[in-house]
Amino acid sequence: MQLENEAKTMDYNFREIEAKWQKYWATNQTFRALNQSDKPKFYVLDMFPYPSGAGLHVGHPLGYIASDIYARYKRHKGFNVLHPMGYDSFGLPAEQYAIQTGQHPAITTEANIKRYREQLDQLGFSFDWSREVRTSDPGYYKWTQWVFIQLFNSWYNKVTDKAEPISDLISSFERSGNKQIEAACDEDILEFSASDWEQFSHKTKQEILLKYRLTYLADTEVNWCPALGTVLANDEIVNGVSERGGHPVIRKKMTQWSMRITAYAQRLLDGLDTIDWPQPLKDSQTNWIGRSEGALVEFGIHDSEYKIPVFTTRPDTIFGASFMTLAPEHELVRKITTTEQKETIDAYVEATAKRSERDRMADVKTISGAFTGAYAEHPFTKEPIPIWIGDYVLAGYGTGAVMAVPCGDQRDYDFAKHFGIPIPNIFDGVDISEEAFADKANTVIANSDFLNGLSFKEATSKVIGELEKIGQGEGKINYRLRDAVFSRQRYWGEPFPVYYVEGMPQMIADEHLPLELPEVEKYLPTETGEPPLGNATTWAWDVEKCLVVDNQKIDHKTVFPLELNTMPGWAGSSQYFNRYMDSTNAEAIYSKEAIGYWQDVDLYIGGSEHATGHLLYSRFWQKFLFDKGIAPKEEFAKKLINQGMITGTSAFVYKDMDSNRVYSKGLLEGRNIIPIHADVSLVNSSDELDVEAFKQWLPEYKEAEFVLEDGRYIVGREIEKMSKSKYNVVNPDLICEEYGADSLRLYEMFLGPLEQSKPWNTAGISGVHSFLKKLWKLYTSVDDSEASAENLKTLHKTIKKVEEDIENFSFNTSVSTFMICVNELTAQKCHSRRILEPLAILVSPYAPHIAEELWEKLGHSQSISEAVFPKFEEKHLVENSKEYPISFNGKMRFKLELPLDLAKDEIEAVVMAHEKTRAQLDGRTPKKVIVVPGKIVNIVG
RNA sequence: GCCUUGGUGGCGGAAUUGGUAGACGCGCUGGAUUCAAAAUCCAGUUCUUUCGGGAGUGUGGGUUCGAUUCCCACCCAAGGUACCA
Repeated sequence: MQLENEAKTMDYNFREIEAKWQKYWATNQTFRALNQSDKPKFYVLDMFPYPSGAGLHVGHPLGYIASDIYARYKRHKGFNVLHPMGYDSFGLPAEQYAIQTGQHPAITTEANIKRYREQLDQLGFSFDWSREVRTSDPGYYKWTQWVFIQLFNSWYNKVTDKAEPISDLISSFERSGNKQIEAACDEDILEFSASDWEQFSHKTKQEILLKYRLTYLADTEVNWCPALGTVLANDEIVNGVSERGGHPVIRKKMTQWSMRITAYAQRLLDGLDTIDWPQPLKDSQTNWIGRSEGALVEFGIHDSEYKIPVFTTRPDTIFGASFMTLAPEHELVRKITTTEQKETIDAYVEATAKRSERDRMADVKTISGAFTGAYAEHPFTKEPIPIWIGDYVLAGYGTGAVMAVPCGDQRDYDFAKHFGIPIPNIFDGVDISEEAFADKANTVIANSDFLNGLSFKEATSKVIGELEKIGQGEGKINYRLRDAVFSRQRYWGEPFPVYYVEGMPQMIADEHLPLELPEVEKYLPTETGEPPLGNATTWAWDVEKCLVVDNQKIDHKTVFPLELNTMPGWAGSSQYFNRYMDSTNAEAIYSKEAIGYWQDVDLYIGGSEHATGHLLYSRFWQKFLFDKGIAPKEEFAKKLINQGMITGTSAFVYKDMDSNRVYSKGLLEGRNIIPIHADVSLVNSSDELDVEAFKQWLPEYKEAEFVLEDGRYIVGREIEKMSKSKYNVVNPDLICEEYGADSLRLYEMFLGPLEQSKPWNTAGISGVHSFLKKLWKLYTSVDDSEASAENLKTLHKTIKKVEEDIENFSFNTSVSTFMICVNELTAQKCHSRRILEPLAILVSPYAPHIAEELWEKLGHSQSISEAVFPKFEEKHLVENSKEYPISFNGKMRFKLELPLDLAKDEIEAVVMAHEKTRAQLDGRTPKKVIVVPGKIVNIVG
């Protein structure tokens, strides 16, 4: 290998070239972006990675390559481009590694980051590394804590529809109590006057304010994972078990920090119309927020002062309500159940509490419930309505109670049928003997007193009016979205800047941030079940010294305990895109000038799996920061692209169950075999297994007999998600070593459309690699000769296509275009600098190393990165003749070269006179001849 | 179930507003070069055929002079979601 390279110095030596330019870019800080420029700004952002111990596989860089192409293209187009990168470096794997080995997560994280950086550098990305952020860096999480404090000190005013300072709310309370306040807040707030407020104790005031703050402490029913000793968010649970680790999860009440994201539900919905994000992603956010319009109806209970509020989307069907169902967890269940029914109800409640979410989910067919013995009173007919409980009603949605209208809702219908509850029909001319009638559009109400004859819409507004009159209801919009639990019982996360006085949370003043993570002996929860920070011995706040001090000094006078929870994974990623604008600023989250200049992200590329997590929380924080005047834009990213997943091609060997033989793929018939994953690196591109290497890799097969076909062992292939456990992971390092980063970049783009998921198959990489070699060869002798018309045509059609492709994120077709271009120029024996210079610039976003080298060879001393993108000129593509496809009944039968200035009837005359036309027609007379000049001729008949 | 995306050669995929289906690449076949190999280059490669053609973009209909593209119904695959009142 070494000898060959030396012998052929003129060859494309990618190893040397790529190392050279990576060094050049680093030394010259080629991609450093300044926060001011005469050029227009453009911000290209990638989702920053969690630096895992496994390093990058070929699936990771897909989005990074695409964004890098776009960033480099925009530099050629004269933009001041911000293209930063960093690490989402808090997270569970490092913590679990710490639990196992005792090694501090910071050390593991540092080592992983180092490896990631090497791999990223190797791929030639044009990141501005001077702006790197790490969420676990105190200099960074200082500002995560700071945003948290801002949220704590804010409430949501529904009148102005924005977040406002909590101090304004306090002034209102002092002036006139809370009667006129319309806030996004807890539901259980009692009314109080100004004088009430004045008389409340300090602690009571604090308790009331917590119900208004945008981040607040509350007892929440949470998903507790005993194995991890932590609470999980809904989106961290997959199939009822923890996403990481697969441990069981149970429901439990805990005091937790929550984020009042529900205050922003409507704005998060409305904002979707203003951003250019993929429709499926918008749809999933819309569904997640889950807006539904309806009414809140209050039902009285017979012989009781309790009332049951119910949310319904069909208030028009209120006269069809024949029973009511409460969630088994509903707080009124205990209070209203009659003595006769107590045993039944208790048994049912206990049974559902035992059932995991997973059971309840898997078992949708079984209808279950129990009668409480109590009756509600219909608001209009005053008739008694039996109150049932059933696990099809969820405690967490609406009010945890439904007004059951069996004729109009299939679940209510099934429940009524099962328990023999009457099903009154309130629809005109509809048969409900088989199933419920839920078609709103065709609803005509009957048997409903003042609603008779009305449509869904008319009846709804009428009944809401009547409910308001009698004070038993109102129109209401309900959201499925819940407030986000923000506490985690973990070590490796941001500490809350919070200490407790009389059990009430107090914020540490901004100037003492960051509150740094304390050292702990063990990273597990404490023996008393407290979070890992409970193991810290120096974790108390001295309000006089403004310092973290020894726990033994806690006296609840000047030294107080600190919060033991840490923030969740999404805390650090919810504002990182803004921090890049001014990432080293120690005085502010970012300067007004920096964010005033960069404004927002112009292009964000990342995976669709973050649709309802990171991307929703980030939009929420951004809207909050916008309300506070800290961010100038209400949406942080104008355009977003989801890159598809790269799947791996797994390889299988087939073990015979009945013997110690392993059969090649073609020999399986009639045998009882089990497929075993083989590491894909042991298989060549012809699916042939290196048997000796396999035996070494899996020693248990050392003695096995491998039965070959035609002297080879052929593996089976299957497309699966790329994953370490399936041994189908392809490491980019090996490909860089063998073919170079430029080849890898081109190949990842060449695989197919960016947004679709596609299989990885290393076999095809030789194609793009030989393209680069051909490109290289084209520059071996460059001269100053005039470019021929043919040369210019090739170049300009390439410019046009590549420019269109990049603008449309269709990177795969650009690679084909380059191949065609180089093939044509090679055939044309083109040596002209006038062609080859612009071509180098065109290629440079895709294959930057070779482009820099060729640029230098062409005699330039500056980097190609800011060379002006070639201008497309239509004149080089003008043709004066066209090879017309001549089709018969829509099928192309032959082609005919004709001048483009020929008129319609002239074309027809020439075509009809042609001998092939006569042969095709075979004596028939055509019914019709369609001529589209410049396009096609179609003869019908 | 619902929402979303997709279905085109042996494979990845291309086809701008309806106008030459299969660009480009892989693989395969044959050839050149070579002592041989690698590398490189040339030719061919949707299926079928009586070599004139004929059929063909998941299936079945429809609109049109003309449909991979538009409309209707259905099938399959991937991803998301989950009893949301």
